[in-house]
Amino acid sequence: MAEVGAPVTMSDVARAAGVSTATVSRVVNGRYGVSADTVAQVRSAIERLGYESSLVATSLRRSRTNVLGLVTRTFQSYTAEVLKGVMKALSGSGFDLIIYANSDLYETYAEGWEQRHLNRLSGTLTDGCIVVTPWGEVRSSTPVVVIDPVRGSTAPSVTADNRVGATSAVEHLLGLGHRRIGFIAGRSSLESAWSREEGYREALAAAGVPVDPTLIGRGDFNPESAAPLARALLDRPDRPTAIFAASDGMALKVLQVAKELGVSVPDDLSVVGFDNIPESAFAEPGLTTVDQSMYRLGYEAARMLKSLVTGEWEGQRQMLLPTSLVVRGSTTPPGAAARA
Amino acid sequence: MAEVGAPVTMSDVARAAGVSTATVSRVVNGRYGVSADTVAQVRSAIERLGYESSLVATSLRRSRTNVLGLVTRTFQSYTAEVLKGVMKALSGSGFDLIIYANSDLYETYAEGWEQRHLNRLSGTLTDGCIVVTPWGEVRSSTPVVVIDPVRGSTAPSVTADNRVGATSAVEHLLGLGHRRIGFIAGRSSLESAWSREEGYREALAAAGVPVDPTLIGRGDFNPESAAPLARALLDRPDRPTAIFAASDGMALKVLQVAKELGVSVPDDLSVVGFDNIPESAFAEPGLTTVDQSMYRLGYEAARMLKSLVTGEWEGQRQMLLPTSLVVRGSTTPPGAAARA
DNA sequence: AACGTAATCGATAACGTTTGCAATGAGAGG
DNA sequence: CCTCTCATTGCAAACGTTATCGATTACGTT
Repeated sequence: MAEVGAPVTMSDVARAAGVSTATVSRVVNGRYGVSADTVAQVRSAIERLGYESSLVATSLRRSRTNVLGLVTRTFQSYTAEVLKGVMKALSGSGFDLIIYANSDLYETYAEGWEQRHLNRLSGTLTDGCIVVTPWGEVRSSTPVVVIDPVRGSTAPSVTADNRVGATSAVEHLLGLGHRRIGFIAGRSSLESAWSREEGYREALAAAGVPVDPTLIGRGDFNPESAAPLARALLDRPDRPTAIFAASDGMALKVLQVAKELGVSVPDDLSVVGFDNIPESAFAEPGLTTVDQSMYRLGYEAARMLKSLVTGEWEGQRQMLLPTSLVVRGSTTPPGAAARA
Repeated sequence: MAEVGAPVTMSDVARAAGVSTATVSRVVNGRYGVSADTVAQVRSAIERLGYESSLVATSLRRSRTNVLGLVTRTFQSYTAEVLKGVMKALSGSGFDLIIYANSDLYETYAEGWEQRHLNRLSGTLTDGCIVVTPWGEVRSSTPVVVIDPVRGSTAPSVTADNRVGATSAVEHLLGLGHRRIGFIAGRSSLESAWSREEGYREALAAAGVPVDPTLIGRGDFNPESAAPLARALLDRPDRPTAIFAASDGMALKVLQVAKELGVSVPDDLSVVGFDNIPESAFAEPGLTTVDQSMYRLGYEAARMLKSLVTGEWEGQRQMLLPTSLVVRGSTTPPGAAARA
């Protein structure tokens, strides 16, 4: 693993093979119009010197690079799942992947990060980009597919069916007998947050249970934002018998706050989350939650982007993926403690 | 999220501001020698047009880019942990991160992938690279830090203390009373595989237990490689009472094979792994394993690379990080079933 | 008024690659 | 022997940026 002097360039190869860089380029890219002799010469020089074309220079010159980009703000566990799906979709397609992460934005909540990341890449480095959980609108000179877009976005996107997922969660609670069900909402700029709230309201409406606005807390998907909201809900004399949080991160925070306040879960309070992150299975008690397959989201986003780039996409440009309810120990019929 | 015509370049800004690209460049990079008026002009044009400098062009021209690279073959759950550590170390340092993944290599076991990835990036795109679990030697014109290097490598690297970790695992089994302890080794080209095997042998030697070569199976860290080896060990009339696998992936495969063969874990067989991947806690029974903090590995690798790039590194160039034993349900004294 | 000096800015040559175009040469057909 | 064609190759201009160097201007000094 020696650190050697300077990278070997195309002109090094050209000099060694006694031809021009133009010819080397033709050989590297398998273009027609080079004699077999010359090809052999160049090939051998490339082999001997260990030459590999520079992604940077190629990108600058060419319009197509066969590299797709992905921009993300953080590397949560769900990001890895998305990446697995993306790589699966790209595997064998000839497209490579570049992930760009800005160190200044990490752990900092800054508006407009997607656009800045995107600009850095989409000069010419990538043929298109996937944006994971953006906070705002984004423009780009190349195709972009958004995972979990902002509300009202018309950009190509892949999202879980958050409305139906939330409905199933609330129906689960209603089925257990709960009637006073609190809700902790997510960052309101995101489509997913809205849809989950809609699902909550619709499920209640369908069951004939009136929506009590004072039972709704406005978080932003950041777990910390849920703490004061949970405290407020649990401090009330007429506190809810169940709380549905719009993300697992926030739901886990609710569990923690409940423990601090001496409220027992699930006996005194049922809790449901959304996402099914790995931590939820570890929680004590296990968190009942709505599973959205991030792997699938990544897979479909990459598939869409790939054909958007090659211009052969024909399906829906806004994709909705199914969810499923995962029931664990954090939910039980209300008043379990009283009856015990 | 509109897809607009062409990316806005520096000359667009120059034209809009009525200056040359040289001046725009000076303003962008905060160089001395531009009048306050001009700076304001240019700034406003940049703002108006939404200009952001192209990473590609900058990289091609400049020697330093303030971007570090990371190359990986797969996105396992441990990769995400490494990434978290890397981002933490880079946060606020002014260095951005680019991760490069080749779709052709994904899920395919090809020699030399690290070198190919590295060449693509290190033309000029990055100031240095982290390589995760390489399969061979690597050369580069910029600094490289290796996580889990090949045996005998002298390159800067960060590794868990695999020898001591393996020793603690085997000592745990010995302490429970096991004497016939099988071992499933990892890919022999990797330093980590060797060290874990050394730890296994040393722990046995220290306890005065002779090493039985027929109890050692040669895997390659790929879970599938462990299946026939586990079957061979468990089919013997004098089968071991415990198996120590050099990775959790292989250990989980041992659990699966045992179940297929009707061998009960931990009653008929104790199993220990290495890595502590999230899945191990979910397994039934929970897998006893040696925890190596991939977060910490990523963090330290990034810290080292950063100062290698700026030329201010002074510590050891080969770093060894501590491990810790995590005891779960997959280990118990031998003969538990007989006594029950 | 003439000159020197410093501040500001623009033209231009790179960085490594691809590509249109022209040049060269060989072989074929007359 | 001359032309025409075609295959093979090199030249040079891009791509968007930065660094060097020289040109222009403004200002203070004598």
